[in-house]
Amino acid sequence: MTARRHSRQRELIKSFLETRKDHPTADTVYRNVRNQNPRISLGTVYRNLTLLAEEGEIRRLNVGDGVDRFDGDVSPHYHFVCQKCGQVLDLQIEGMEEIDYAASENFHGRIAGHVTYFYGLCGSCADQTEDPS
Amino acid sequence: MTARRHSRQRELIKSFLETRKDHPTADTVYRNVRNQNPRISLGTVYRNLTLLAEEGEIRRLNVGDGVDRFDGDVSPHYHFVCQKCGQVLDLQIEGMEEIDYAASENFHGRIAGHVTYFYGLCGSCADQTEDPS
DNA sequence: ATAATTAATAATAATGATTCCTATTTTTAT
DNA sequence: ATAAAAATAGGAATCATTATTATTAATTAT
Repeated sequence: MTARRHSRQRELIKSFLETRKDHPTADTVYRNVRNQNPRISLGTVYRNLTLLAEEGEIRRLNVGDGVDRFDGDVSPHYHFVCQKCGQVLDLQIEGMEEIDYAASENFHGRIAGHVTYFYGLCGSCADQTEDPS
Repeated sequence: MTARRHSRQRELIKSFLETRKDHPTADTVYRNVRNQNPRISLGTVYRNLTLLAEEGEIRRLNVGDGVDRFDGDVSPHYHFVCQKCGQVLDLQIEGMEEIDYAASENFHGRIAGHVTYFYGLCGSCADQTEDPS
């Protein structure tokens, strides 16, 4: 029971996310997906994003700005948030598995994983801000 | 100009936070601080928590559950969120400075820092869940 | 000390993201 | 094709947080 059914809307949402590398918010997904289906509702977008994230088909990101973002790329990687322009970029980092072990050292309990995002200035914002000495 | 003035309410909020190690939400701060000052308003609590966090006197935490938490301890440390009981615990980890360098390796731009929290089962929840084999 | 400033507050309205509700529409199994 | 129930559309509701504004209180000048 509780079998999951196919839906046009969910497929549309998922394939839209796969075309984007910029981690859009639910509202951005909604506004874009309406080009293909003008009658889709915002609630449907939220429900399906949550469903897809729960099933591990997409990732939900929270970079602390009060809005959830979604990532169609579920391969292991990290994120960077530009403090100036606000864009969210992908980041590959080596050897991050170890930090769960490092955290376990002084901790009684079971550490299942971690959430990390980096912040600073992205390439173009850093160039603009460059100290002209 | 724009000199900051002293206020009873801000002092009350800050000293309350210093007594707590459990990273309370704004609403929890509000409900507790009302014992000392029943006329304090929720807006005042929010405004002062934001102000104190901006000045670095307290820390604002976001563990992805849609509510901001506040920490009176501004010394460098990390946080752990129990997936079962929801409590937020402090965590000391060695050698975490390196991860900003590791992240910079494959990144064009300036990395200023990172935000990390760990999740899993806290000590007592892990004990309860223990496999009784 | 007293009066003049103006930051801070209290109380409440407003906002914005997200979730909930329900009658209707789609999927899927028979 | 029909029935059962998952999913949707549209809109109302929720909840954390921010904004507004008249009033109060902390600081500064007199």
